Amino acid sequence: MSLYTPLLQHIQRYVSLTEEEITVLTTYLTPKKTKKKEFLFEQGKICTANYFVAQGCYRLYYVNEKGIENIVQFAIENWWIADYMSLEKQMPSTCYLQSIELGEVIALEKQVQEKLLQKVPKMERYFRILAQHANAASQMRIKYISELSGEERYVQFTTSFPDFVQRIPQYMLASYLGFTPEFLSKLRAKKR
Amino acid sequence: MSLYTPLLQHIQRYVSLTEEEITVLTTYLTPKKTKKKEFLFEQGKICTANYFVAQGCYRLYYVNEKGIENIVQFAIENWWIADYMSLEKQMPSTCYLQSIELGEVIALEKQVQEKLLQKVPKMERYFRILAQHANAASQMRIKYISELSGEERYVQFTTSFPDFVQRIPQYMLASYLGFTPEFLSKLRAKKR
DNA sequence: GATTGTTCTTAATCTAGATTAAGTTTTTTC
DNA sequence: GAAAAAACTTAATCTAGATTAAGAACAATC
Repeated sequence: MSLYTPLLQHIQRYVSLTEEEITVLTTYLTPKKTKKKEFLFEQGKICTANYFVAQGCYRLYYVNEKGIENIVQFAIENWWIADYMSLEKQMPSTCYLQSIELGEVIALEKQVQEKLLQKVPKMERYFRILAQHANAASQMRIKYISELSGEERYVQFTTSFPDFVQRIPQYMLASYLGFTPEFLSKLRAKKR
Repeated sequence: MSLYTPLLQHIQRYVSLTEEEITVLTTYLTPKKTKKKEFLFEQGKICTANYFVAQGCYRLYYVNEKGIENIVQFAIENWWIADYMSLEKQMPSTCYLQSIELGEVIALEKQVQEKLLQKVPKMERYFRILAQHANAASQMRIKYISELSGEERYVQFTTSFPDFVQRIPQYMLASYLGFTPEFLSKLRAKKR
C-alpha cells in the first residue's frame, strides 16, 4: 500500500480516475511528515496549500489579543484542512496549522492545483463535492453554536465523536467547543 | 436585459461559456417570484434546489424549542442560498427559507444540476469556486463568532455592510449576530 | 383615519459561563 | 528517576448578555 492509497481511495469515492490520471495526480502532490507540535504554517504567513491528512491529527487555531488560543477546525485521517480564506485570496493567515501528534500530510500547493485541474479536469468535480460537504458542515456548526448551550455542545460532540475525544487534550476540546477548560472540567465533574 | 443576465454575468466571472452552453444552461433553470414573507421551503421539507437571488433579500432561519427564530444566513442579489445539509443529503431541513421583501430567485433543482453538469462540465468549475468561497466565508464567520463580543460583531457588520443593514429589520440583524433584539437596542442607544 | 399587528425601546432582574488564583496530577525531558 | 513543563481541577467572584415585562413608535389593512 502506497502513501497515496488513502487519498486515492477518497478521491475514487466521488470520481473514477484512469491509471494515467492517477500517475499525473501523484506527481503534483508533496507529502510531508510532521512531529508533534510542528507547524504547517504560522500566523502572518500565507497558507499556500490544502493539506490531506494521511496520518495523525491536526488543528487550525488563532491566538486572540489576550493570548488565548481558539481552535477553528480539527482534522484527522482522510480530512482536508487549510485556512481557506488565506488560501483563496493568498493573503496572510491569522491562524496556525499545527500537528497535534506525530503525523503525515499530503500537500496540494495552490499554484499546482490550478495545473492539476487543467491536466485532470475530473478533479474539478472532486474538489466541488469536497467544498460543498465542508460548507454544509460549516453551516451546521454555525447553527449548533447558536442553538445549543455549552453543555449540550459537549454532550453532542462526545457522543458523536467518542474516539476523537480520546486523541486530543481536554483544553483543545474546550477551545473547539467555544468555552474555557475550567468550564469543561466543571461539566466533566458533574457527569461523574 | 434578460432575467438571467445577472446570473450569467456572475458565472462568466469564473468560466466562459459558449452561446450554446448558455442556451442549455437556461433551459435547466426555473425562475420564481416571491412576495414578502413567502417561503421557498419550510422546516421538515427537503430543500430541493439551490437558489440564486436575482432580486430581493432572503433569510435562512430555524425556530428553536423556545419558539425563537435564529437566522443562519442572509442572501441578497447575486448570492446563492440553500440549506446545504438538506440539499446534499436530501434529508428534511430544520430551516425555513423566506423572502424578506418582494423578490425573485432562479432555482437550480438538485436532480437538474446533475444533468447540467453532465451536459456542461465547465459548470463543475463554477460550482467548485462558489462552494470554496462560501466555505472560506463560513470558516471566517465561525472565527468571528468566538473572537468578537456582541458589540464588536455589531460594529464590524454595520461598517462592512451598511446598505444591507438598511434593508432588514433590526430584530433580524440581532438574530444573525447571535444576540437578542433588546441587547441590540441597548447597543444602539449607547452609540447615539 | 381608526384599528390591528409589527417592530423597537427601556429597565429590572437573572444566569451561563468567564476570570482569577491556587493546587494537583500527568507527561516530557535530561 | 528527578526536575520541569504541560494538563487538569476546584472554588470564589464577576460580567456580558438573556429574560421578563411593559410601553412607544411605526406600518399595514380595512
